[in-house]
Amino acid sequence: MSLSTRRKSISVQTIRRLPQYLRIFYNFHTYGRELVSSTDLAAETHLLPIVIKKDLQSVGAPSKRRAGFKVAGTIHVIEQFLGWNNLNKAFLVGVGHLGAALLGFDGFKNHGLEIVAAFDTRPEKVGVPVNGVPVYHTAQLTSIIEKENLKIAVLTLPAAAAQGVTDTLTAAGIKAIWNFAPVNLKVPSDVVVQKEDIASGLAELCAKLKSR
Amino acid sequence: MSLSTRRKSISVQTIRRLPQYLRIFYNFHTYGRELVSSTDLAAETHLLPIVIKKDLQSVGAPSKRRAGFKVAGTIHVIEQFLGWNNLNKAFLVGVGHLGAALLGFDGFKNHGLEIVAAFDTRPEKVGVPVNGVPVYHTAQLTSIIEKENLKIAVLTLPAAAAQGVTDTLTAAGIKAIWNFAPVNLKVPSDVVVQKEDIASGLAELCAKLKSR
DNA sequence: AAAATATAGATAACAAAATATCTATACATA
DNA sequence: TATGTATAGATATTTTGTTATCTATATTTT
Repeated sequence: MSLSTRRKSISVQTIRRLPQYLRIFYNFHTYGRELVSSTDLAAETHLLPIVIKKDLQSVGAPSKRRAGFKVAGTIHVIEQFLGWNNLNKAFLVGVGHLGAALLGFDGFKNHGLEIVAAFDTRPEKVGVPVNGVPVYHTAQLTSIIEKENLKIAVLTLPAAAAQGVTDTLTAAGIKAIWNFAPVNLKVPSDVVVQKEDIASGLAELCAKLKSR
Repeated sequence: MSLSTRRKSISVQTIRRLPQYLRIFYNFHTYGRELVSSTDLAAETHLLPIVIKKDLQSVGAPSKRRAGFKVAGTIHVIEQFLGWNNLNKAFLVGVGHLGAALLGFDGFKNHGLEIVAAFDTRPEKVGVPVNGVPVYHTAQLTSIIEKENLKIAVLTLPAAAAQGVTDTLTAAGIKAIWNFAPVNLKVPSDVVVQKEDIASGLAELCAKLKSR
């Protein structure tokens, strides 16, 4: 066993459930609850108590036997695990419908993300701030990334433009891309890409619906 | 073995990958390609050829040995499987940033979804069509659902309002809800709910980023 | 015509994730 | 004080999903 305690790696599914737990714990916290059991959480989530228990144990949530998980402490370990207790400066490329919607969402600040700039190629978009975020021309990407030392990119642009912009981004040293364009981006191996595909969710819904 | 051939059930993960395959097959189709191998598809997707092969086999995609999967036939079986070859009339509740973004997206017609109405409680939203879709007051939900015989709801409203609206929807006979509000809706067991949580993807990104 | 090759098809092995079961303990109740 | 109970903690089992391997067969190459 090495110095940094070797914990069993946490599953993707667990990670994806963490924000949900966090939301519920915030809620309980505002009501002054100090302990919440996996049974209570199950009632709020449609998840089985045992799934919740294992998830929380895997991130090292503090607990009390027979009583439940400690609210404040669990919030802390989840935020810590996700890195949501300090802000990362991010920017968005593509101020279309979805881009504007994401810019309009203030909740990212609770999720470790601070969108400080946006980019678009369309003249009518450039120079018009959205929800207080300045919109620059895409030609300025490299210079502003460097000036502001930005590390995370949110891509909400048309599929056809995505790879080109991505190449610019990686050349500028971007290390994380949250990609909403329906393309599989090719990036150097040290760049993290998280792809969102809204059609996947719809496919799931349709499949469930058909099997009824 | 029953009359309706009992096929092995298709995994959720496979279902979520189907739209991606579909997109690529459409592409090849427009270029006139008749056969695509799993190796070719792997180059486009970052998935392993064997994953693709199994996915396509599981939906019964037609193929030719040594050559690949038949483009037209595979498109057909995937569309068939997802029910995306005929349109379901849907509506959206909550014309905020995200709701407007979804209304602005015309691609749903290729995904079996036709959004024919939207609802909001805010007077300044009601009566102003978005991308050609009429916006009604939420009070009219039940009557319009019945009049238009709507079956699928898209919820893009604040968490606090979601359960109330859902109760109205289920009472009106809605059978499928695509939920973008960060709440776990309580619904009768015959109602299908597909929950989208944008924070899950962000959590995944942050976790990957931290482990670098 | 024969040999090499790329692929679907089938099956097997492996890994990840979900679920079940059992134990120990703090607390509540009688 | 003794007994019952709800829960975390630990471990085992089952299910689901991924990856590997082997076979058969069309196609291409020699």
